[in-house]
Amino acid sequence: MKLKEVCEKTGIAKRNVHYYIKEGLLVPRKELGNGYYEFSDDDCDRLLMIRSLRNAGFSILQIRSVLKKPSTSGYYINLRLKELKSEIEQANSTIRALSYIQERLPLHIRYQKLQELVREAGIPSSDLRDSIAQDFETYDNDLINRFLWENFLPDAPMTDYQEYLWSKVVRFSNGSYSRDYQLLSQSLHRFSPEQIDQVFAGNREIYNEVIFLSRGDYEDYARQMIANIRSFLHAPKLVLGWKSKYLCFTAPQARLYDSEIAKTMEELSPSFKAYRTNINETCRIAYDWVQSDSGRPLRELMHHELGSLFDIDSCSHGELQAMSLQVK
Amino acid sequence: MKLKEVCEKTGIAKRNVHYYIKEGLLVPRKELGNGYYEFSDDDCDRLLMIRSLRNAGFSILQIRSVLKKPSTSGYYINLRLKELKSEIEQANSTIRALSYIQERLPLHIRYQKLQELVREAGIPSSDLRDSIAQDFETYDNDLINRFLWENFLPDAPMTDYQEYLWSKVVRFSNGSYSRDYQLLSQSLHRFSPEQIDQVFAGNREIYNEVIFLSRGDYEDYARQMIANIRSFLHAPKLVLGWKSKYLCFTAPQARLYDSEIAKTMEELSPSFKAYRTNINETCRIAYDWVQSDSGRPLRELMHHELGSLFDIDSCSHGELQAMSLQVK
DNA sequence: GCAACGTTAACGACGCGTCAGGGTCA
DNA sequence: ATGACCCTGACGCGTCGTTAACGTTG
Repeated sequence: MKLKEVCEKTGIAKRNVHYYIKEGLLVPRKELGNGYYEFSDDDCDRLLMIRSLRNAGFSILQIRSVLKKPSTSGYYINLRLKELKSEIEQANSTIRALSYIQERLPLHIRYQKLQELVREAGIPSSDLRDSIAQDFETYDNDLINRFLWENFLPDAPMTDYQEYLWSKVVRFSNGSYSRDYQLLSQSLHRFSPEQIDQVFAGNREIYNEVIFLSRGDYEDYARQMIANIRSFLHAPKLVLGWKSKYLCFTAPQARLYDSEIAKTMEELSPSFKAYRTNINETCRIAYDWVQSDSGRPLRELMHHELGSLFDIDSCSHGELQAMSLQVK
Repeated sequence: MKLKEVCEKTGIAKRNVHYYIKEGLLVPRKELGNGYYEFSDDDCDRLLMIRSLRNAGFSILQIRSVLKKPSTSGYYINLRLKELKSEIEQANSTIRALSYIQERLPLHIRYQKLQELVREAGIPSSDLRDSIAQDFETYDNDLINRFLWENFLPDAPMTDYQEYLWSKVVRFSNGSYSRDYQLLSQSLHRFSPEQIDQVFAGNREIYNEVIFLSRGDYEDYARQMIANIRSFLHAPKLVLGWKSKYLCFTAPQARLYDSEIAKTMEELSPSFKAYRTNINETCRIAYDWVQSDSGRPLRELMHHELGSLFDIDSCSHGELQAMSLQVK
């Protein structure tokens, strides 16, 4: 298909199609002869998808994320729902205020009177961000559960027993661990689309890497981790970033990966069991080395750079790994 | 006051204050010595007013209109209320659609599935203008009444009898004349802020001009009108503009100024009585001349330029005036 | 050669945020 | 002379609408 036909079929303006192509949302085949684009049916579907998401109020940036990693879509949908709700609240109180003015407008409107009415009406100031950050709702936990465990869940439909275990995880997330879930949720909401992307992608990559380690690889992987941590500690910018995210992002995750929830997940998911075994073993090796005599310089560097925020003695397995991942 | 103090007092950012000044919304005194602005308490109030209106979602353009001619504020408030209501509807159906998707999102999200869900969800396309133009509500009539009669209403509080007459006008506008009111409302909604401004300002100016005519001026004024009409008919652009507005804007107004409503208004408002007497007399003179032998060339030119849209034989007084005003 | 299509590039709109450059006050 | 204030001007943001310049197809 040529552009014209696509526009007619989808009802999207030419300009938009060009824009979406330039923004990398759509990559149609290009005929070599004349530089014309050649659109497929899939391209059309994709365009309709893009248009729908735009109509729902997602930005190009967010749409790019969703198209590249559909797994982030849950996050953005959740976010957008919150925004919409707070927009409606805003609109409603603005309507109240404007109606107040309208009902009291005299036939002859003079500036003084109008100013007075506007003042009395109490038009709300439009600060969206705060009102969104404030209210934490339950379905955020679904989102965080997705974020934490998605990569480990079986592709096939779950058995009844697995369903039961999963419901246990969900109960945990609404119950005793809700504080960590809340912290994670707030952190995610502060990230930009690129950061979200990066985090989701990073997770997946790391998990796949770790899952397929075998016992013989542990030593090498641990050594690599140590090297990475050393580089990390010598990069002030990375250290700064780590510090700002540690308490509200890294630490909660580490706690959760060490919690009862993780035990339930091990039962539910063989791949998570593999992941946890491997990362525990590897981190133990790294940990032992850091605590040994030869690890002392690194240990001191750590203490010097990270201060009281991080306590090597009481840290859990995942935190060493998280630190080593900063250098990527 | 200096800028800093103003910002602290009002909570408005420096940049915005500068911007509002550049846009002409605020004109603070400027000290000659150093080019610094010197803000008064009135400036502060004005700034708060501007901020409130911005928070309510009015554009700079609209705010400029409101500040320059507070009488247009009713129009904009009405318009904004409609917009807000339709935005809320939009947001609600978007929420419905996104919730639909959210509830059905599998743990493992694949693009195919997501696309399917998005299609099923039926995200509404965001065409605001249409939905606003569609629904015509009663309080639009208040607005049109304001537009039509505002300049003639007494400044002082109305007597009971005047109130009664006014309620009669309002009843008329909701009853037998609602069609013309509807046409006017739709026309106004299609105008840009500048056009609105111009129309409101034009009305006021003309009215003041006509009200103070005395019998001796009629001849001159009629001659002037004829001359204007001639220029108008020789300016194709103006003729085109007139044609596009005649049926839905000029004609309804003319009908209303010749209707029972006008009779009620004459009783209510001495200034309207003066206006109508003067304009009727003047137009009659002009009309007689056009229908006379010496008016024949103009009559034919009129017929040639305006075609069947305009019938000089059955036209009412105001239409000649309206035509002559086009050249301003 | 003509009209209808295609592509890229550029500017404009909106309401500011942000930064740079240069002047002024205490 | 310092630092805190002031002004103006320019660029950037995001999502296109619009126009222009120039190439291709039928």
